[in-house]
Amino acid sequence: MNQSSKSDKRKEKEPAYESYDQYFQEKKRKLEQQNSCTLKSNIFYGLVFHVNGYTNPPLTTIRDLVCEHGGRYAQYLSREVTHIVCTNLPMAKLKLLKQSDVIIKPEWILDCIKKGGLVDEKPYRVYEHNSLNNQKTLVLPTASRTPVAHAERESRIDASDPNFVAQFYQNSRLHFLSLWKNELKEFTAEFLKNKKDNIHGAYKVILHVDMDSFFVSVALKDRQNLIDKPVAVGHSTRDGKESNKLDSSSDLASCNYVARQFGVRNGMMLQKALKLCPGLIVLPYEFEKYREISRKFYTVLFKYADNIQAVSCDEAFLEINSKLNDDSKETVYDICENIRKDIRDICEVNASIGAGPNMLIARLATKKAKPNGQHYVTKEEIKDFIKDINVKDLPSVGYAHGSQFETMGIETCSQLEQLTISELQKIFGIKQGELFYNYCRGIDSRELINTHERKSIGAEINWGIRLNEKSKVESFFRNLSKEVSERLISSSLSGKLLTLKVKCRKRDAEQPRKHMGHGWCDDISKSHEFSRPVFEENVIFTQVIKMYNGLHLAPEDLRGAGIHFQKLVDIKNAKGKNHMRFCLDQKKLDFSNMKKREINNIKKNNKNEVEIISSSDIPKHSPEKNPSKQKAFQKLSPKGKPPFKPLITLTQKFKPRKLFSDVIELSDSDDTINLNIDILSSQSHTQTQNYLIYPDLDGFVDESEIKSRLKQWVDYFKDEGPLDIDKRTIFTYFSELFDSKNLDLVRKYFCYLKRLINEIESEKWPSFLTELENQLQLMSINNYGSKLLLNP
DNA sequence: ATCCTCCCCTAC
DNA sequence: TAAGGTAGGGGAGGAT
Repeated sequence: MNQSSKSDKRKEKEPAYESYDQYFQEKKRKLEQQNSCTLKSNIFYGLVFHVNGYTNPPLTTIRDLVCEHGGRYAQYLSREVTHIVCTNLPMAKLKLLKQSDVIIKPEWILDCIKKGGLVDEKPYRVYEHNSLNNQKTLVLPTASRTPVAHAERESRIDASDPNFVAQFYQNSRLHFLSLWKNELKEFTAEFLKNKKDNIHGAYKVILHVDMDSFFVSVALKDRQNLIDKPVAVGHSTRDGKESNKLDSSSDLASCNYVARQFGVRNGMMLQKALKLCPGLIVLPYEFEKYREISRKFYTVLFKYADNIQAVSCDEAFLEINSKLNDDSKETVYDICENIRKDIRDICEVNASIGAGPNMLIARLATKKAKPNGQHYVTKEEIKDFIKDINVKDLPSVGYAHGSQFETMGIETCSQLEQLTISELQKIFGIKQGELFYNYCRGIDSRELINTHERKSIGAEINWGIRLNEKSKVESFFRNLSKEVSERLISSSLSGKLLTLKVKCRKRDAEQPRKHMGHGWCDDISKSHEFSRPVFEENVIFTQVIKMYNGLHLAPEDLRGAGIHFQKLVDIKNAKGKNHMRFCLDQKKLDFSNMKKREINNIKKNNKNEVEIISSSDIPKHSPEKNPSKQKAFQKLSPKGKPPFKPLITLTQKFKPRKLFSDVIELSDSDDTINLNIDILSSQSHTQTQNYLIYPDLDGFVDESEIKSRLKQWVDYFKDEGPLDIDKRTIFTYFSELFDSKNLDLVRKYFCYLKRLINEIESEKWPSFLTELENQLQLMSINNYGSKLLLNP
């Protein structure tokens, strides 16, 4: 797939497109054909209605009315439905609706027709959305009939909503592309590991296999009637029948070769594509299918590959040396034919193959092979082949380097060849310069990379961010921190180096061309190295907020953010300089294959539970109370000091702690806990739940807030003493403070806690205080070689 | 010299 | 409406 912002820049002539009148006539004709109804007006254009239950007038009348006035009727409650018509909707069904669904009474349709245009929906609504808690509340019959401005009508979730992150990723093609790439790298690594093997052969030919306009091809599998029409895939569709959204800023992920003849390109905005090609049909994404076919594609490739490098869901490099008796065109084309036939049979999608003595040539040959073809460039042909290649088609020449070449007046590889290596290095840097020097001569020494070791992991969202208050920005960062934490856990990783990326609206940036896009921004990034590998949501969030606040940006200027980790460590081996051990003998939580929607469903059903087993070797008492264990530790510890007892366990992090009663219930089962999916979903950490009685301190910076939470906690448990789980939370909190060298606060909060505990005069609390003090002193000795002055 | 931080660039 | 992600390579310039 080609994300060509390049092509956006090119000037293309604009064919005259249909006027609205022409379009209206055409649509009228089509509609009359389809529904055998006369089009009387177009007031419901773009709206899709679904009728639920008994209505007055009945369903058939509503259907006809809607169609006669330019709308569409959907028999099922599908994705494209914009309006649900009913007089009464049962709660069960209500829960299945998406936030944006409008539920109205049939009278609205009648009144619209009577008035000859859309009238305000609000008085006709059956339910009112409440974006805060995602619940719908019944509109009382006495609801006021004050008209509301059209724009105000839709209250959407914003980026501070706990569902925003999941919803965004669910719809992001780029996210899926990245996700699958990773999966497929793992998939190929696995395949090669199990392969007993004869990679070697006398002849070396590399194949570059690429499925033709993948997303569209998948869409057309079941729509053969559209195969010779211009077709693209993107959001903003009406099931392919009416893609006439002339002002849509949605991106087309993929377009077929018919559409390309009109000048339509991958990555182009729909509005521009429609100008070039008014008849363009836009079909919706089908992410599940892509993933499935991608898997099949790779299984076919495995059949032929001696070696394989995954490039993306529709593209890979192959080495087929052992299948070659010579490197003649006949031999290579034979194999290519077979591979392409297999792909066609199994995936029902056409593939093209480029072949050559190295990766560069194979890749460039694919361009010649497409669509649905193959092209092999032999060693002998390289020189001739490369000379007319456009430099912009070379790998690692994108927008920036391309423009650079353009200003230099360089178009083809033979022109590029005139430059010396040092000239190139002066312009592009040492490595890039050398690379281009070689590429324009057809030289490429890269070998297939098929090992898969991650060097970084992260999450980033640069769309839909319009937040006008500090608290909303913080919620967004909490949700993003949670996402990153989940990703770390699901790949069993923790990381030491955190990087925060922020997009900030430029001072005089215009309204972005893309709806809810980031527009023209300054990119800022800050990194922080933790003293130990980290994976916990709260720790990430706290640090992120600290760094973000240091930037002093106005909330309304935030346009996007990313949180990334480098210096990754297996979560089981996560070991800090304090010898804090994270005994996480956990089952791998793998959500990478589970779509967010599935998670939400599980959450709703409340039936499925994922089990996490925390290690049984976590010492439950401080080392002093357990001499035998202490000895064992002394043997292992280089300095002869006992390591700290583990402060962080999954038990602590993931216990459902929504309500106080939950805490009591669960505090007994310490070794094996049931992790309700709910905990991983967004609701669990709402900051405003003041009914929580547990010391949730992470993420709060305000001193009085921390103190009041501590007081609340101590007060609540003053008779029965602190729960183990809460003790650990406090230990963690203090060690985080300590790690961030906030010794003043450590001292302050410790003293405050001490005072609280002295005040309540309970027998159960002082031992906790001693434990905490011991912890802190041990950490201090380990870090600074001396004790901490805790008592003023 | 070599490392680190903050960028930018590229690919799909 | 719309969903502009993400991992990795690399460079400039300052700190060590």
